Amino acid sequence: MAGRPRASSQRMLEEAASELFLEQGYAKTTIEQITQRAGVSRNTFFNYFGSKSDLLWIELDTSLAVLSEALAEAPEGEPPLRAVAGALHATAETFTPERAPLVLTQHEVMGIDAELKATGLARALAHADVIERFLAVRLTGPDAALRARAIALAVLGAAAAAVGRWAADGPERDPLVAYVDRVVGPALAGFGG
Amino acid sequence: MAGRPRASSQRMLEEAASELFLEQGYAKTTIEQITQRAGVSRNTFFNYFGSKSDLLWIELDTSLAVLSEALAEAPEGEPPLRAVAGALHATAETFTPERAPLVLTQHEVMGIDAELKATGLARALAHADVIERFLAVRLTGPDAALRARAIALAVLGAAAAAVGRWAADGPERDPLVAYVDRVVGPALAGFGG
DNA sequence: TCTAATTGTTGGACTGGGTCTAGATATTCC
DNA sequence: GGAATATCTAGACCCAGTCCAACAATTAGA
Repeated sequence: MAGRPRASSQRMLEEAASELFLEQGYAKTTIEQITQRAGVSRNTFFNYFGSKSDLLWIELDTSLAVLSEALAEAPEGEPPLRAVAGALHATAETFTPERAPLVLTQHEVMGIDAELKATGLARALAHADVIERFLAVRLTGPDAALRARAIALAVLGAAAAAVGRWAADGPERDPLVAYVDRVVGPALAGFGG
Repeated sequence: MAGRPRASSQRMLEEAASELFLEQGYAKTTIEQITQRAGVSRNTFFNYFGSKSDLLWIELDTSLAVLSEALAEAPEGEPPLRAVAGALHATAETFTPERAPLVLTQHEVMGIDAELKATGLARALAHADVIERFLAVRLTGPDAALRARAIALAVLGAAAAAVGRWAADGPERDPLVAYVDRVVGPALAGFGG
């Protein structure tokens, strides 16, 4: 393995960005400010992140990995909807207050608007795609494709509501799993077994 | 009412944009090209639209109005979830192939990527907010707030899946209502009556 | 040890979305 | 004929994101 070693770790950029977001909000923070504080050039930022909004949703990438893995490990015999519920449960367990997207725990400080919600939705859609692909394989029947996508988006919407509520409830809340379990079951129930 | 009359109707900008999107795709079309074809200056564009992606989702605004009105007209005695299902049914009825967002009927031509889907979902979130507000008033019980949001997002996810499937199925498909009804019921069923 | 391939970093130029301000133009009301 | 009002335009500006060419630091191999 040859090549120049990475001088500025991704972490330094993340931390510089977190500080600035909390100090002055997301919108007013420029990439140039972030890279200056991290001590690198502006272009280096794009070696580590594809866009500014990536910084808000980093933890969702690991969440997506957990979800994928949990679904992949679902035994063949398990009812598909039960597998989805279990996978979401497992995913929610990884969301501790420290390891949650900054934007969720600090959204009142950072000034989150509609455009920012859209960037979060794009990430959430990736989760839905994973669930949909899982279901597309395991569901049968005429409407399988429509049902797979509908179930995936519906259950993800319910989970998103749980996450949002959890974030809004502040530090004294129950763990996220409690919120998620309360809504994922009902969202799936109507789609039968 | 005084003032200079609007020389370039919103329609002309929409039509110029539609043509260009179909000719060369959404991403490669600049606002400057749109305004040139419409015969106005670039700045005028922002008198009519807040952003380029607004052009893709214009019809969703009327859809939102239909949904709001349908919910507002729901009789007091009607079970809330049934009212939501009915309102979504009524909303879906207004989506004819001619009066559907361009991006849905022509998405294969225009090159729609994940980020663009997210802008659509952001608009859809406004629909979810309407449903949530309706349910927040009519639902009771300890978890009413969480349940209202979960139901709203879940049913909207299901409806979005229906719309997406409808768009993908091309001109020979059934009317949108058939798709929506097939998934909205199951999405709501688990949340009880 | 010298060289080549590899990888990371940088600076600079560039595109395009979006904001802002000042001024020009067209209309209605008085 | 003004005012008052609303639209349109021109220009400058900020910033996210892309691209490219040069440069720096490392390792593998001759």
